[in-house]
Amino acid sequence: MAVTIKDVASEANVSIATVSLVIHDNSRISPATKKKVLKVIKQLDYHPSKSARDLVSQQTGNIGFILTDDHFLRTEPFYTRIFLGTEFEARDRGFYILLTTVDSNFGEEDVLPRFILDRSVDGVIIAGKVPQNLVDRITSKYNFPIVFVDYIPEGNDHPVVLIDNIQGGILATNHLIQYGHKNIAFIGGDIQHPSISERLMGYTKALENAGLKINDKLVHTTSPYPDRQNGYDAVKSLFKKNKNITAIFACNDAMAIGAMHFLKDYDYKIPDDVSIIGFDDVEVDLLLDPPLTTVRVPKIELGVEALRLMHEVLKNKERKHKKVLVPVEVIVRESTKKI
Amino acid sequence: MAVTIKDVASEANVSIATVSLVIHDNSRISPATKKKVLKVIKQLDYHPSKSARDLVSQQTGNIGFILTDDHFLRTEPFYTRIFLGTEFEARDRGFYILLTTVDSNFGEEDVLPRFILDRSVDGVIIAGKVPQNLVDRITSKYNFPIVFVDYIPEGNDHPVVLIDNIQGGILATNHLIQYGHKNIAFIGGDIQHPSISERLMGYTKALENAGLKINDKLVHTTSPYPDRQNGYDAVKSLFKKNKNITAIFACNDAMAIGAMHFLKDYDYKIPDDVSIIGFDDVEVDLLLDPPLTTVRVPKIELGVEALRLMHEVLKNKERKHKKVLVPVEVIVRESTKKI
DNA sequence: AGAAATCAGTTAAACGTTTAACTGGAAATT
DNA sequence: AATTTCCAGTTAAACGTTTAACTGATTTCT
Repeated sequence: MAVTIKDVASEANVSIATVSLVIHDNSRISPATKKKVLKVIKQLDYHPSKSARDLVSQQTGNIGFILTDDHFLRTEPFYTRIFLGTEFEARDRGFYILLTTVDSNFGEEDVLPRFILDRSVDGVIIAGKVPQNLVDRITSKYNFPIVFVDYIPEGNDHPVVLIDNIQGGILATNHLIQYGHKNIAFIGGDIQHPSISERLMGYTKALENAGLKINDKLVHTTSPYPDRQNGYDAVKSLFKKNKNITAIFACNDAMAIGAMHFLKDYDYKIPDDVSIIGFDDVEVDLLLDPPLTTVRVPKIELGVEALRLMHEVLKNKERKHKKVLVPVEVIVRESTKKI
Repeated sequence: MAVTIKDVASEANVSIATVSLVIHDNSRISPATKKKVLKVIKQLDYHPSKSARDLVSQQTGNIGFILTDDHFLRTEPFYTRIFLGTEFEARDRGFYILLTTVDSNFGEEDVLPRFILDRSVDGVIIAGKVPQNLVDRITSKYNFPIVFVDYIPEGNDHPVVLIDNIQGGILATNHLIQYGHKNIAFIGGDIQHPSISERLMGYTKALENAGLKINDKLVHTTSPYPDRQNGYDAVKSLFKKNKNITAIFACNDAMAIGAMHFLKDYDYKIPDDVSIIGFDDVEVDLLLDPPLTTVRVPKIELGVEALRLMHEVLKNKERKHKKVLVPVEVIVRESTKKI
């Protein structure tokens, strides 16, 4: 059916080994032969069979990409962009990505992703927070290379790609401080999540650096999850206790958007009465009024970096605990204003 | 390294053929032998090598899933849900899905998805509208089975899974008619898109059935793309010419949300002054006020159905042009009201 | 000039399965 | 009793690559 290496070999009057060597650009082949073979390859539109290659090389050329279903289906295309970054880079490097979601409360009775049981991947990339149980089960029974993106599990010794959250928290808070704000609130959800708590750390650090004191009444971190509804509720509860808040740093854009809804409902003007800055830059609500000042996270790049790391691990067989921090930047739009 | 069929065979004192037959539940094997082999398989935690299988069976067990990048990254998780449906069903049936995006203006010079060139898929599922050029190039040079979801390309003779858009258009319009509306506007973008034009057909048909006459001034279909911004603009232009519109049927939720923004900006009350119904049920803007009445599209099911169709085609080798229409239903929330 | 090294390939084994064709013995048929 | 059929497996080829080991011809070295 499909064109095989044999077809190429006989058409070019060489052995199949020669064809293989040409494909791998081996120096043992003379320029003339190489040219001849290449021409036949093109002419017959030959593409090597992946399964045959996989079989002999004892690799699959596949990388598993795991995330929870609610991360994948999130309104804001955050993890989908990370995935896409991974996919892009995978194309360039000749890998295929097998994407699968797991239940966000993956338990003992749940079965591991099939590509792990099957061993039909060479390694797995895990994006975002996943149940510890999942991580433990993968690491205890299998010794695939693993790369984490945007999450570090407990007791981790695998390579990770992370957002520079502390720096982001500092930048966001500094932006508000530079705009003259003093009563700056922080809202966050799922505070155990390293990313969120780091953003809070950045907030604290920036205030300290500026000589402002930290007021617990301005910090709301009890929401279980950082989504719009909780953003709404968090600000509501904060404004009950505090009348003089002039700026809000939301741990992500979703909460910021929720916060904006609250402010509108209660007739606070943005940014005249209250400035607000988010985190992530989900670029989602084009009609959001006013456009949200935020900390941009290079999502595609996170995914790209993850695949690069994986490729490195796969090539070198070294399994050192490398940590890549991708930088962020403040994108000033119209939701923040000088006081 | 990994356990192979040979290990199982020698451990169980049978030939590798016997092990293979046991795995495939062949009747030639006695219950006793079968039991013995199964036990060893379990004990050694043997999983057959996918590449070896693929090589000999001349199949890959992979299905390609193609969509444009802007569809994949759409704010509303529409196509991501379709993908997930496909993934779910693929798990049950032992396939892997290779997801890839293509540029939304895929041209002559762009290169086809690698899994097609490589032939590392058994078939491809194409979701949503894609450039005709892509379809033509795949079909002219390769004869993979193809299944389309939520789109029919020109001159199609492949199986398709579609939303019952006409019926949906009728249901949506009937809902408004039953609520006493007579001046019902329709807004749509990319009207060449079969899904959109079918929804418009449903609109027309429902009005006809109800004995209402169709007013061209109430129909806005010139937007290039059905997104929020165009929804906003479409209603704006419609309201300039028409003061007596009491209800709007938007061709999708994105346009409906844009329309709602316009109505709010211009102080029309929803649903008191204007009722509005969308299409898709993207379940995205939980804070949308009021909650949007819409036509629910079972997105997961679309994906599931696509994989089923693909599996059928792959098994039977028949390539008949089957058409699956998945039904939709009106979800009444608070954006529509009796007049 | 003879030996050694280099060049430009070729040969053949190996990767881990599936499956058509075969086999030797037991059971059924004539 | 001789022949055929059935049973419960086994043997071996095949799938399409990669690559270590080999080869025969030329070039380089001593």
